[in-house]
Amino acid sequence: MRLSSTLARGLVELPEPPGPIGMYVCGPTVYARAHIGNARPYVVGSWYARWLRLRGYEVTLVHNITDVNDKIYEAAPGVSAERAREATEWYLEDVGRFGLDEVDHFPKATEAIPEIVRFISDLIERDFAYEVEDDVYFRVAKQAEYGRLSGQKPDQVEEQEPNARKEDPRDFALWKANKPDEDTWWESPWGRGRPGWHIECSAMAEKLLGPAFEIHGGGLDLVFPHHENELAQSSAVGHEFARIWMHNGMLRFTGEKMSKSVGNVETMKDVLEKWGRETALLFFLTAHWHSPIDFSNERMESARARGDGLREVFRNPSQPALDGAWERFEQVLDDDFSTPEALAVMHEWRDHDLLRSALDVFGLASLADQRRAPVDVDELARRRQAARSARDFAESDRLRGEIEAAGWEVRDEADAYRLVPKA
RNA sequence: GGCGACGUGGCCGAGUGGUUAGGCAGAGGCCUGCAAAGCCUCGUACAGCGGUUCGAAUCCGCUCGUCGCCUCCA
Repeated sequence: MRLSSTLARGLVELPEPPGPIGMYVCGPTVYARAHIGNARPYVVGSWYARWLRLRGYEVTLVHNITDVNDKIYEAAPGVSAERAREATEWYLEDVGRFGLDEVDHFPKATEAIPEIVRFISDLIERDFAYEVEDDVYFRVAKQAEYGRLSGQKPDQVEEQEPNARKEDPRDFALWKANKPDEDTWWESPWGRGRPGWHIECSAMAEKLLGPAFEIHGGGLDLVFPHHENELAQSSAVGHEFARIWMHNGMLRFTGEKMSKSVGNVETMKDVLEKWGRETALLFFLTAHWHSPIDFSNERMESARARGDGLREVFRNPSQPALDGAWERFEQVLDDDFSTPEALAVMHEWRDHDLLRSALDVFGLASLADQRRAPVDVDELARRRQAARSARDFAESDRLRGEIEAAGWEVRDEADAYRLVPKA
């Protein structure tokens, strides 16, 4: 099994099963309804965890929720905690609709404050952090390896907002003192405040996966500074941290990255309601996890057509697959988890059991389900069949129209008919 | 300016030196009362320019384009 890693800038071999494999996939900051782009790390991470489990690995999948952050204070002044709680519910509800259910822990930053405080204290003791006026900052200059994940050299990193309290403009906040307009805070050795953005991941990953784990996932836009800073913090306390960094490509819409700040957003909820979970999953399946993917009506239609095609296989008789069919499927997924290729392989199969098993890896086993037409539709079809036998084709076609209006399609067979739901 | 990802036919998307990948969409045909499904046929693409080679989408060099990050961002 191998996977391409941002850190290695190429493919990295996974250990032999059973592992264990710790996976930490960065989730969203919760302040509004998440958009469909936010779903990609969740979906890709869930699929990969599922695949690893199927291949005999012991996997622990962690997907964190950032529920304290500047964004939340801005979005819901005075009621940030309520908003965070509400948006967390939304997020869990939305991703739950994919029906993947592989995540073991959804840790929240606000529930890891003791671990975060301890982590920061450790950094201060080791001289990797310093306190200034109730803020605590990470000392980037002390971290010789800073930049090894993103390739950014410390001296090339543009200066952040001028902040006279920092020793070095590149230093980043581990703990921020409470400000008057911020309605949530925790007590700490440095006074009332709340954690900076990056430290929660270092602390929660350690808590749930230990000082070293296999895979850290998230969007490609998190490489710098978020993941670089996580790595800097964790290696400062002697942790190996993540061995493989699995950064998924961005989802683009109207030519650029889908993001709330740009406003080119389709919420996960809307997409799932409009297209359904199967089409949404197939949409992600058609692109390699590492590549950018464009969201468009055309692509969604194409994904839907693909789903129909796969569903059709189960309406026709099962035919035995060629020898080595499953091995080929395993091979393309074992090699950098190439879902587009896996999809291509699956399209060649006519063996129901095999295809259902493969689809199940991606939460798509439901494509194999056969729905039965309701009795009233079946009655229409029966009447149509009678009309056909009497060669009353005008009546026959009229009834077909009625059946279609009810969402079903009639297919004539030798001496029978079959009803198939219209997509 | 620095760092990074991506660039294959209408749309996706395999392919890591030489035989049509595959899918979706589209066109024609067989089948059908008409359809649907199924089957058959049709596409000669690889950002560009050089180079290496008998031969390159595939190796080397240069260039171009799109997107991302360097500020919150999956």
